[in-house]
Amino acid sequence: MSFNSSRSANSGGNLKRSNDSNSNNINNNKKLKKSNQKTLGMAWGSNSLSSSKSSSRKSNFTDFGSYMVVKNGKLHDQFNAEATSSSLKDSSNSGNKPLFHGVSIFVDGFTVPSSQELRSYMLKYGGRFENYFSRSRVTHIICSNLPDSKVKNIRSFSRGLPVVKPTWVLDSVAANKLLNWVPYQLEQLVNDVHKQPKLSAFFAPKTSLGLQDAKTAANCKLNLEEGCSLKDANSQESPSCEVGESTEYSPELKEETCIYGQEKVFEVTEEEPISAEQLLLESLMAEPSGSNFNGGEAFKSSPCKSSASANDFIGDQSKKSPSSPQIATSSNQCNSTLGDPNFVENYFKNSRLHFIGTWRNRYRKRFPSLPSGVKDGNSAVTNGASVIHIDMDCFFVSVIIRSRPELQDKPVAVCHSDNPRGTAEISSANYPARDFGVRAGIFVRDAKSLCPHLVIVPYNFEAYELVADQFYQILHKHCNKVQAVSCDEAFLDVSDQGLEEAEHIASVIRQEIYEATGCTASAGVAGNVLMARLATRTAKPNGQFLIPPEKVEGFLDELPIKTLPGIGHVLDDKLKRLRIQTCGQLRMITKESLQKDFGSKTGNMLWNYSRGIDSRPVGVVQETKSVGAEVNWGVRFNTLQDSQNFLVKLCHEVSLRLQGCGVQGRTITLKLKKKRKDAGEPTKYMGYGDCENLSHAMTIPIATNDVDVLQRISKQLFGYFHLDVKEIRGIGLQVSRLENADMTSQGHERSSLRSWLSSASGNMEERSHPSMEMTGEVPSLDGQCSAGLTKHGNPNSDGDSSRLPKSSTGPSTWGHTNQSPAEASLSRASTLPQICDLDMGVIESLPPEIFSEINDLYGGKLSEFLKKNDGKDDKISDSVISSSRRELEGEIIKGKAPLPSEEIHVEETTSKNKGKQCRFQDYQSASTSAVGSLNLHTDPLSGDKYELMPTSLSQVDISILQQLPKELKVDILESLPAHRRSECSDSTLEKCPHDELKVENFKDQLEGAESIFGKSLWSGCPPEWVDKFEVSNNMMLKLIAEMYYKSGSTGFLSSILQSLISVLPLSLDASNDVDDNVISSLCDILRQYIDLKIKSDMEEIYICFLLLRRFTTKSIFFLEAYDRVLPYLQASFSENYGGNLNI
DNA sequence: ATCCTCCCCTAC
DNA sequence: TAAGGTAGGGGAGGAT
Ligand SMILES: Nc1ccn([C@H]2C[C@H](O)[C@@H](COP(=O)(O)OP(=O)(O)OP(=O)(O)O)O2)c(=O)n1
Ligand SMILES: [Mg+2]
Ligand SMILES: [Mg+2]
Repeated sequence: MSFNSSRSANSGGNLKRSNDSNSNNINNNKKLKKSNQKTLGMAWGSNSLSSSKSSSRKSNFTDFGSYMVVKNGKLHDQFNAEATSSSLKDSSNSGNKPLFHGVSIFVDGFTVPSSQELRSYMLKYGGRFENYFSRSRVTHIICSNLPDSKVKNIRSFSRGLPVVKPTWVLDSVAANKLLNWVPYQLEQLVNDVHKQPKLSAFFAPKTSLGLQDAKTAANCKLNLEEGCSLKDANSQESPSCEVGESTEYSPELKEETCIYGQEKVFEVTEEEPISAEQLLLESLMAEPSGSNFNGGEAFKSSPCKSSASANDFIGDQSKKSPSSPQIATSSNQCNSTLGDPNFVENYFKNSRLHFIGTWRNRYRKRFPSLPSGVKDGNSAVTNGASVIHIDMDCFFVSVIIRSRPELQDKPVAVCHSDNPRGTAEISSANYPARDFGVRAGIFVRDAKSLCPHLVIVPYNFEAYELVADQFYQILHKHCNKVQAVSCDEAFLDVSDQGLEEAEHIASVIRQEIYEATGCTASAGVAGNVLMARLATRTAKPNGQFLIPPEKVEGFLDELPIKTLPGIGHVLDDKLKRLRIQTCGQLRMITKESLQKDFGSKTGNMLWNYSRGIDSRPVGVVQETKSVGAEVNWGVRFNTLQDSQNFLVKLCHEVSLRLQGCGVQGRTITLKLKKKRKDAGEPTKYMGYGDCENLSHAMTIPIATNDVDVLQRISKQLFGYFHLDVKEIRGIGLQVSRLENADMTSQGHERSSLRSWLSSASGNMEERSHPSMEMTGEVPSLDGQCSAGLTKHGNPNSDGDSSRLPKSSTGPSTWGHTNQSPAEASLSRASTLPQICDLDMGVIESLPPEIFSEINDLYGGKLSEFLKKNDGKDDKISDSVISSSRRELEGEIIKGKAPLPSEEIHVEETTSKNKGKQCRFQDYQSASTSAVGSLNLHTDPLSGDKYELMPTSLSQVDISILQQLPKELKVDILESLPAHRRSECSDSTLEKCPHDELKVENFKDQLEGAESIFGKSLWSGCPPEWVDKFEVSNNMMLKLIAEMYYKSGSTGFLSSILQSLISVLPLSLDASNDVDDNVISSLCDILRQYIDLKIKSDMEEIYICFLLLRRFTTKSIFFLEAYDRVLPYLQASFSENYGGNLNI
């Protein structure tokens, strides 16, 4: 089984698909009016992946989205069955694998042939067809020529995935073999890729290696032996290599000719029919190895075309660097965040630490975790385990100078600068240079002074990437338990082999690495990870070393403790102060003493390591725990706006990385480097110098990867540091408490269909005592009105539940939902979706038994409906949008939602027929039923007139409209009759003074009766309640009103409560006279605030309630109000997000 | 005890 | 000029 198919397996039971033409018009909002519901769905779906428009990313959190999730999830098994049977039957190509095995296409926009046809081809020949783009599932994006306006969108979400023309599929079918897709790439995008550096260049999945490489590599057969000089190797270079290794350092050649030249020179294939590149390619693309790479020709004219991925890194760099000097000059801060609008991109592009720091994520994608399915790490501890540690020698230098044999014996270092007075850092030094004391991390000026003849060579990140790939290709070939440490270093568990055999393996591997890459590696062999690593140190350079168990003690006796992994300069210094320099001396200290001095774990580690004991198993690939991005170089701000702009860029970067990892997180941490008072200009150019490191974290109730949420939170966090932006020398943003995005982002909606279809067992997760640090006041930096909130609901069934909180149950399946009718009657959120809301394409493609099940739920109306609409697909798009407008119009104008009797009827039918309802989740109070019944779901289902509603809009209430991209909103509203437009635009587009979207508060229709003040206590500026509180007789209310102004009149309740913190202790006495009316008043504003914010700013509510909870311990007044309103919040949360909210 | 945040330390 | 990132482990100290 190829890597690719393993990867497919990873995505488990949630492969997305459905049946037909719904893949039109990705993200093309302008087409909304003409598009059918599925098209709209695509627009929304793709919005979430688009990084180009910040305003367009809310919209995927709707009923519609969850509907799609369910749709896909439920259909997945059926698709598998269908695809398997038909592909087995029809696959006639020679191999045993179906033609499109491992290929998973996503069709974007209009294509010839239609996406429907493409789908059937894929299905027929063993491929997959994804209706919704997912980076983890889609291998190829199919797309015809696009208008320029769309190219940008495509690029932003394809991010390195091949974007190819539909003819690739056709031709492959015609040829009865999977053709190389490269010649079918979309030209617009290929060119575009090189013009537009990517922010996350390092994260781009490396789905494409230059085919040219593979091809020419195969032609360039050389045999390099360890003694054979590189010069010889070069001289043997096959003429068929268009560009040789020697061009590597010639900038004018390197730029446009062949940046992969070096890879070919060292390719040794011997009798191996497949080169490393080919293997890699196959692993990535599931190209049959028999495929003849007929795309090679396409490259000759345009060698750089293939680099639609990690290759961009260098491609961009080589193109950009010549032009960089012109930018410089004027200010001495021209290289800071002040001088360059694209600072972040450019910085990361050139940062070695960014490269090695992000390498792991790229590796994960290229070598999906196939091994270590068996994680028996215990063998490593007890009986004769064998561990190999292998590490490339002076990696960065080695890769560069392999093509420059004249430098082999000279001292060489990799560095951005050759300036003998410069503060650029040495990245890697070769062994001759190390003899002079040159080390990684020292300034180039120091290196030069240590070694005046030091040769400085530049980075070639792309080459590092390729060599690392070759390196790991070889490792995986020899061992299935490979633990990647870094791009040049790994552990192999060969415990089944014995140490001597391990030595042999190590030497074979090293030889192969040298032959394949022209770079040497060293290896250590021992009984555990620790000793193997230490052995490598001894082995270097270009050697290997065995430490058998009986030699461990002797080896460690004199070993400086600094050598032990985990002991850096700080621990080393501390131990030195205890007169401990060697492992032998360390062994004299008792474990208890070490633990007392250094902590329990660290002490234990020291004690064990000094004895050569290490029980860590090899090859455990643990899930990502955090994702972040930071910049601590060139960070200089003059104004608050400078800093906020930069923060926004970081948020984008982090959001992209989260998406790249397929995760979302709940804890957002902002880190700042603040220049110390007494610190002068840093020694290092544009460095941070002597800084205080500060951080603030906030945990939100719902995991997110949404850039707008990140922005809002990070801006809040930013305000917690009360500092002058001029003092900032570094910023970092990190997201932790990660959850799998497949669950969180897709199970976010409160779709009735979702909860109805799935067993709703998922979202019962306990959210354990989230907390946040509240220091200072919430600043009013946050002037934006982003409605962004990643909603959260039931984790839908998904093969990978590894991130599921323990308390949530497994995936649900059809026929296993259970809910009592009583529960169901409480919940409008569990209503059956109306027939018009269903995607008929999907319904039609359902397996018969499932179809009939649904049909039963609808009392047989589904089949009737299908009959009626048979062959009317063409008309759908127009009617859909108009009816959706009508519906929106209705909701907006009426502002209330009388429950259509038909819907109730359906619900009753449902209960009777099947007893199958969504599980009603955690409604905890009587108010729930009122809240629950407020789901604005109006369209009457009158007689046989089934309107074809766009799924996304029919179930949408007004807040969803708010979440639409503004263009879309305008689009919809414009299409309304003029008089209505003005009416509803009031509640949807107009902003209130606080720059928050004003929400029409429909719920008050039912809640208002108990309100003293009536509705919209929060309307106006100041909000109405402020005045009322001010003139009230109650001290507490007056105080709160006062806090409104003290907090800056921002209108954020959290700000008000924060201000209240500082004075509350003083007011405790005043709150002794607990007046029920007073509490009611507070409850009113709280409830209305919940209504106002629940959809747009759950975090804000969450923060407020955290604060309120604090007050409850100090004030009966707040305790009472909190207890009264909390159930309301929980019900409201439940309704909106389908889960529990624990404060 | 166990969790949290806010650090620091380490490795590449 | 120069590109001091990234992620995990862990400890101190506080809240529950
Ligand atoms: N402070 C550092 C450490 C490492 N690296 C980069 C350059 C190295 O080449 C690569 C691999 O790190 P190693 O620790 O393996 O160092 P080398 O491979 O350069 O040398 P060695 O032969 O000791 O492994 O990571 C870097 O840029 N800066
Ligand atoms: Mg190395
Ligand atoms: Mg290394």
